[in-house]
Amino acid sequence: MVVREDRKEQIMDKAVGIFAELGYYKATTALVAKAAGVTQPYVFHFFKNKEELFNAVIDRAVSRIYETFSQVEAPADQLTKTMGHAFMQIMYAHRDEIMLVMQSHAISEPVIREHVREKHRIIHKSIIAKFEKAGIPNAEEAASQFYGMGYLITVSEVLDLPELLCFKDQ
Amino acid sequence: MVVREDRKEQIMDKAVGIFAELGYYKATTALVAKAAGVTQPYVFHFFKNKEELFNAVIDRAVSRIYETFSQVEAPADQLTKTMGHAFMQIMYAHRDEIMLVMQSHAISEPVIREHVREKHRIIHKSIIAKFEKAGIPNAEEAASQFYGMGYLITVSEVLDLPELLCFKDQ
DNA sequence: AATAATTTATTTATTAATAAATAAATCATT
DNA sequence: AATGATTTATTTATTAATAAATAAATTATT
Repeated sequence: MVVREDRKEQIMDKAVGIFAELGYYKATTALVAKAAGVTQPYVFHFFKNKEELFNAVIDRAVSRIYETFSQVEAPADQLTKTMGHAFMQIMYAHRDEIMLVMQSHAISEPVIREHVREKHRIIHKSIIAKFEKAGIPNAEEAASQFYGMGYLITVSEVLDLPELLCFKDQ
Repeated sequence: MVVREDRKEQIMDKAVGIFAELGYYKATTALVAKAAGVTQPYVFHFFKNKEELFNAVIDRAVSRIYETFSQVEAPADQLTKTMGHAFMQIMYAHRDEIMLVMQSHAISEPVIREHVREKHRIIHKSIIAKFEKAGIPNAEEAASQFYGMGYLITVSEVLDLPELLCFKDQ
């Protein structure tokens, strides 16, 4: 028998993939449970409800994104590019988490929306701070542009439309 | 009963708002029907299923976006800005349609995803063409950036996070 | 013009499926 | 035996979709 906390992690691990692939509404707790190797009602032993499971998964993903961005260090003229690399790095290592976070705004459940809102606010704020601290001319504008590109990358992935992405560099 | 009125249009008119507000899955056909002043099963008289209703609504929205962009005319150094204005113009006049199209990628239904994919491809292609024709230096890159900003505006609206948007101009 | 025939518009009633959530029971471990 | 881990069985709720029925309008016929 596995320890309680391990099971919880296990469920969340599988939930990321299911939520990312099917979206919040099409991802059933039964599917998550099956993937995690437990029964559907057992999921509710760890999470009050489906919303709470989703929010927990979002928390982990956002933490990773936040941490990764925090660790980036580069001179002003290289920062945007380096941040971009950091983003792509998470994209490769934890694609599902990125997909999840970047599409989470489309979930109309009030509890989730409020949660997601706060997370986006925090990430965006931290990017601006980073850009400002590095002395980038129009830090806020650069941050917005960076964020916008993140969304474009996500949509390009989701819809399998690589043409959406056309960079000079890389 | 009301004679010869275009019930189909009426249903679509109301569906836009409901889909935009609640998202595809939380928007029930019963809600759409109620808003349109008809019974729920009657919706299926005009649309084979919920997916087809959604795709029909998307078609209308995309057509409007496409048309609006087509009509934009401006010198190269003003084009991006003018296109941005055109986007905001639709945003004010048909907010729901923009919200719908820009969040439609988050719907995992294969039939819808394929439909949405095609529409995004067309819009994106038309923007590149426009930028290229105007002689903008890096047309593709500018188009991508323009598109990314569109997503950012949408997320900013949906999550009620105006801080996400920080432009120099306007 | 009046009436019968037919079509179009729309509703009521119902079904079948799905999914989240709860409660009770069982199994395992110390 | 007691406690924790996990399952089985069940409920409640929701929703898309179908089928059958009715009302209203239009067209054809006398």
